[in-house]
Amino acid sequence: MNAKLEQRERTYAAIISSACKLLREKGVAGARVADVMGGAGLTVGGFYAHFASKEALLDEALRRTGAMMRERLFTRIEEKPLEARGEVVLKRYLSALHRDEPCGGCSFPAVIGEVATSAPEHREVLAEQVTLMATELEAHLPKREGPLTRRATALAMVALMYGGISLARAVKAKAGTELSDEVLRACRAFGRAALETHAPGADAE
Amino acid sequence: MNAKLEQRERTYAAIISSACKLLREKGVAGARVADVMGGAGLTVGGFYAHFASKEALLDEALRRTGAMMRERLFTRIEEKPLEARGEVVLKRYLSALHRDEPCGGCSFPAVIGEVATSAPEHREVLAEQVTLMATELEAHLPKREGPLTRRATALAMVALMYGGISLARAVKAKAGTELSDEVLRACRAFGRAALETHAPGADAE
DNA sequence: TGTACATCAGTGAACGCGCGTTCACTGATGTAC
DNA sequence: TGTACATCAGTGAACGCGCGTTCACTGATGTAC
Repeated sequence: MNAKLEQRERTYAAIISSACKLLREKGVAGARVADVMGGAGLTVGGFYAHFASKEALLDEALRRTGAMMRERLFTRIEEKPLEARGEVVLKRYLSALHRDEPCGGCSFPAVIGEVATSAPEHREVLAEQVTLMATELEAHLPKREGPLTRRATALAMVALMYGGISLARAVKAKAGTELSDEVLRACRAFGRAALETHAPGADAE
Repeated sequence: MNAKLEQRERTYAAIISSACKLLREKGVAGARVADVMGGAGLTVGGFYAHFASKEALLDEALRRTGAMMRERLFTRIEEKPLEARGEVVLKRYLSALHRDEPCGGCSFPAVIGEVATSAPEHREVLAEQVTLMATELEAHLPKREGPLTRRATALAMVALMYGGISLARAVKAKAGTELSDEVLRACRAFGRAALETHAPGADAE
């Protein structure tokens, strides 16, 4: 049974890999089962020998892409001084490269909106991945006074990063990327500014 | 022809209004033509007497909801001192109320992800609405030194606000809203912190 | 004013297409003896 | 080692359902004379 089992594992890996790509590029609805299988060099029918449903596949893809993104964001970050790490993460995430190549990047931009509006079945896994990213990020931020704790900073950075990339992608026209580039630059500068303050004041209004 | 024309206008308004609600609650794919018509007390067939296509309807809905949101964010904002207005906008947008009642709020959270992944046909209108919001917000921010211009601040705030609300909605579980509340608080504090800095330094990495 | 006809907003059924899922089948790999 | 049978990953067609769009029809409103 060895060759057969190995083949099965290779096929499973190919399906997941194709799903990760498509999920990040086209979102939950856009990652069609037939296309996923096509991307793995297979036909639709075989899918259900590997996964119980599209939902199960995409949950797994969310976990994998989450782990890959953490890897990408935090690789060798210990080499930077603690105070600089937040900025480094911002720059790694809010890059033109990441904007232009969604299929190798973060799945949040493609997925969060759908989970909030039309794909609540992925809510738990998504919340788990968001928490994992925030928790790892938190460990790379210096301690601070005031309402902006390390945890709060990490959560807000996730919101800003994913929001910035989605926005940059959504407004990127065929005509040019001016507005889109501006959004990326603005989010990096804004995030950096927040990271550099100390003990902000109380709420207004 | 008067009564007939008036009726027609009332119906048109009802369809648009229903579409605005559904678009913000369920996104582009989730705002189904039959549901929109149902929400207006009508049946599907009549739709095409008022709009050329679903796409045309949603473009119009994007414009209307954009205008409504600007109204909501900037109403009576001149009464606040210029330095406080950014914070006021953050608080108005990043509220639990706004999170919990999407149908009366901003359409960006429901739409931006889809436009980036699977509904590029709404890209122009969305970019236009984002620009309108950023431009109006810009006028309510104090001038600053460094890379964080008023324009940049406004664009990043849009990203943070829409990102924060989507994230808060996506992670809001039936079990409880702790994580979701935390996200909202974090984004407000983070935004406030950025608004309070002056002349941030240069890029890292 | 009244009557016959025209207009057209809205109805509800049907069409066409896409997509998730199922299923009978195939053929290569593995097992029993 | 060879032969007959079992397993099961993958195929490709079909099913069922949802959704955007079309269309023949209805009935209320408006116009002509």
